[in-house]
Amino acid sequence: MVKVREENEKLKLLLSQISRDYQYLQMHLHGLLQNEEETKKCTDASSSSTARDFTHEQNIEEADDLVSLSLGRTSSSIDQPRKDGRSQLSSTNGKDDDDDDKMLHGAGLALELGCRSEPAAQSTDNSSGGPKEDDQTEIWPPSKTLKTTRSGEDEVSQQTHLKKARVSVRARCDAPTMNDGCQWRKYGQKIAKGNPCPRAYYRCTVSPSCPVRKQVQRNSKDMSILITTYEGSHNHPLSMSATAMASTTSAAASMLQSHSSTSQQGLFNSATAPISASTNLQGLNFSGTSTLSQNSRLPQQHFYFPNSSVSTNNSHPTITLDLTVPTPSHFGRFPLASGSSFSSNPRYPSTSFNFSSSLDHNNTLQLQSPWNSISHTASGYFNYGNYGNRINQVGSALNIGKQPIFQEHNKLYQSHVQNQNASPPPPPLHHPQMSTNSIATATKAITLNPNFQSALAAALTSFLGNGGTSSTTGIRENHKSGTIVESSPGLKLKPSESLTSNSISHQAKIE
DNA sequence: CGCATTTGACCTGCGC
DNA sequence: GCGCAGGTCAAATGCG
Repeated sequence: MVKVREENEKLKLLLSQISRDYQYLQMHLHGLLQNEEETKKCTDASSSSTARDFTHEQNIEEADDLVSLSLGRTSSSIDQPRKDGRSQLSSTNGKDDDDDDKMLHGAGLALELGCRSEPAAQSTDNSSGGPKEDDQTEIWPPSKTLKTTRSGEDEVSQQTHLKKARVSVRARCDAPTMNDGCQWRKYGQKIAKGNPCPRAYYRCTVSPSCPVRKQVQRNSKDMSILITTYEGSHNHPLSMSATAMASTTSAAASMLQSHSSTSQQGLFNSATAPISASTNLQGLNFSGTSTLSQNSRLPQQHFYFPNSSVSTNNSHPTITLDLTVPTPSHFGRFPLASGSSFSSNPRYPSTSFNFSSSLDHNNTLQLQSPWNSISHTASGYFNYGNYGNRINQVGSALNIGKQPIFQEHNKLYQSHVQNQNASPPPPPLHHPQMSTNSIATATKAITLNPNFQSALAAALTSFLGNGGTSSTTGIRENHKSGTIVESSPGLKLKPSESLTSNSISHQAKIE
């Protein structure tokens, strides 16, 4: 208990440090924006009204870009301003400069995971809002129409755009549908062109107003492959497994949204070349998608999805996550059938689609979904697991540790921890040339990288979210110093407090 | 009887 | 404007 308490304190220190870093960055951003506004005001005073409008237009564009980073469900901090009946995105009046500034300032706080467990986030008992208000707070589209339209038309427009962002998952599954932890009701079936297998349409039935849909279809060439396409974000609390799915798909969808917005502006440097339909980008690197970082002059953010591809056909930007392709171990992949089965719906005794937390061979935390790993070492990317930031879930409520594969992982982890305590972490096999110094430097860079902090926050939120349903979950982390920090159930964290993220799958890129 | 699924009809967007 | 394909609706049907 003493040891656990000490580790708990260390983790608390880490979190406080992260919070301080975040606050510092936020204040820095705020300061920059204030300076910018003062400059603008001076400029406005001496310039024509046309120039003033143009400047403000730019300002609003920045605000839109920030909002577009929102992951799925947003917090009340975003809903709140909308309760007065006006769209904060649509304001074009000069007097709303303050609002824009507030929004810019608060955008970081509003960037959260796809699901909240707080009752305030529910649409069913939302006295001030309603399904419509919830719906419009999903993935915010980057559409420029938001800047000039208001209220009702806004909602329709946003909904239309929301439906266009999709996340497709390919996985081998014998059952009619994968069990992703959510409850679905089939509402239609259609024979799609070019595929003899019918496409089934499902909608989420956890909440009557939930806009999430999914399509399930078998691969025409390989019937064992099930293609599940998710669309939208849940507006209700979800189970642990469903939260993981919602978070990851929302993250991917958000990246698609932000990608499209930035590429429109020519800021998505690696994607200024058009993304061809169904181009398989092994190790897809979403770079420069965060305009938050762009606006605040922070380093670009990179999102990594192994075995993923982006398709823009049918006006539906879709990110496809191929889980049928075996992945190198350093990607942190594990067999789909090896994880916990979240059979929340007895009607779907299907093959379990593992969105649980897990350990790969590097004992690296799998952020809930197989593709959502923060572990990657290829092409200059950094493996958090190998270089010191080791997040390990032990004894969670999911009974993960009961499985042989995890027991084996834990054994490996324990032995590895012992080795680490005795000596500095050895360089990974696939990076034999990396020296201890470079490891330390890279580790420092990672831990100082807000992306890592976001990923950590997302990981913690994923485990600690859902109103304490994961109270038995422990998170072990090997921080930059190489010491093991392990949280205990005694660590009290509210998902709504400071644990915010603009992506749960941020990938820091070490230049 | 209630709920989920099935399935044909209908709607909508897009390309020609 | 027309046809096609994707997507949705809702009455019919099935099941526990």
